[in-house]
Amino acid sequence: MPSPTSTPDAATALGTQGRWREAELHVADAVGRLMEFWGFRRHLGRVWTVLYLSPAPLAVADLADRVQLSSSAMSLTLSELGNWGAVKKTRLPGERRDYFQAETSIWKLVTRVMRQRELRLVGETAEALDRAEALLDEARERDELSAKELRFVRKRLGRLRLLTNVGERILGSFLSGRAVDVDAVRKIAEPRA
Amino acid sequence: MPSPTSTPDAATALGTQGRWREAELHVADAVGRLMEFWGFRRHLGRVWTVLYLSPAPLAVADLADRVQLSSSAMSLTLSELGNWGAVKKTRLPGERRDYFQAETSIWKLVTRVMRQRELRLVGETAEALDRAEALLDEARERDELSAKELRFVRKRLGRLRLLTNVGERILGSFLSGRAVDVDAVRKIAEPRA
DNA sequence: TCTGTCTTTCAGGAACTTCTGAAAGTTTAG
DNA sequence: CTAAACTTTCAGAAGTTCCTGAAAGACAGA
Repeated sequence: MPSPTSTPDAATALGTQGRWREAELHVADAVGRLMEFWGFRRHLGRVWTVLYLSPAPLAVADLADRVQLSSSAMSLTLSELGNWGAVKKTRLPGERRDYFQAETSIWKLVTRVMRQRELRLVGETAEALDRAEALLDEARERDELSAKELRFVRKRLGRLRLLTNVGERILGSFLSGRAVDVDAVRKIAEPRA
Repeated sequence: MPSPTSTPDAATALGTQGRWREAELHVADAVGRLMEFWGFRRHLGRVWTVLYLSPAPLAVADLADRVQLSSSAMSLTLSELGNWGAVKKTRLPGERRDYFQAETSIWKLVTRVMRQRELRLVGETAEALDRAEALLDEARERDELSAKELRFVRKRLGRLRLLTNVGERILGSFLSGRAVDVDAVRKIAEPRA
């Protein structure tokens, strides 16, 4: 590590704009963790947050400086954010470089992800369960399972299948703005013995 | 790779019990992907599923064989599942080894995770936002931001903060079995310009 | 208490994800 | 059409997560 005098400390290294910039980064990190938890790369949340908190659109270099990312990583991150509709590119007239600003309707963002990703995921699980159910019939013919086992497995598979329906219903209600009936969910997810 | 005759193909390698066992694994994989998506290791979902589909409790070695994991990995996976209350250990009398069976109330499992993990996460985000708000006041005194910027940032921070409230409310409603009022959520997540 | 069986812990290593820096590609003003 | 300013792509590097095999630990029966 270089000498202290030539090495600015962490706070300073993150920009000379003082403590607010630092605090902003903390917020960005918090949102980043949230996004990471939701299955996105942390930087997506960080970058979006910095834009969301910025009164004016920001240039790529500016962003890269604030979140400490190389411009190549920025490019990737921004295009991914763009694909989700989370940021918009704004080109100022007579300017060569791109400016970005955040989509501010979080509802739009959330529902888009749900439609495009969660629904598909649940659907795929449902398909796998249906395929298994079909194979179960085959297994029956081959006598791989006893009649008793067969009944048991069929019941359990059925329950899992029901749960995928619940998942689809929750997502559907949410997306269409209808209230989610939690009690119905519970009844299915917590069956009588 | 050994000679073809000595190398059973993939299907056979996964157990000699035929196609049903294979199909079961597909289901386990599907659930595993779901769990992975929800922030758990894939194997947690796979192992739980195999147990859920088994009429009788299974021994560790048995499980390890079915999901193709070393016994050390199995140990880790099972204890993690145990921590979440997703599997129960059953010791048969006069038997030395452990048997496991799945918790079948998925409602219990889901709500436990929400209480223990999601709520905390949202809470931490809220804290970060509160800290930032406090620092914003400092920044004001130091004239790091103009009055206009200050107002803007404060508004945006406020919106994010409101969202954490919404998150907590959704989780709370869900956990207590009350219906989730999606429209209220939308109003906050999709503010008028 | 001793022994064999099963389980857990741990250190090393494999596989995967994600970042960086350099080079190639684009775009616009002149 | 050319050149400068940015942006994107790509291959390699770094970091991280996760798994394995070996060794230590725990337990039940003799």
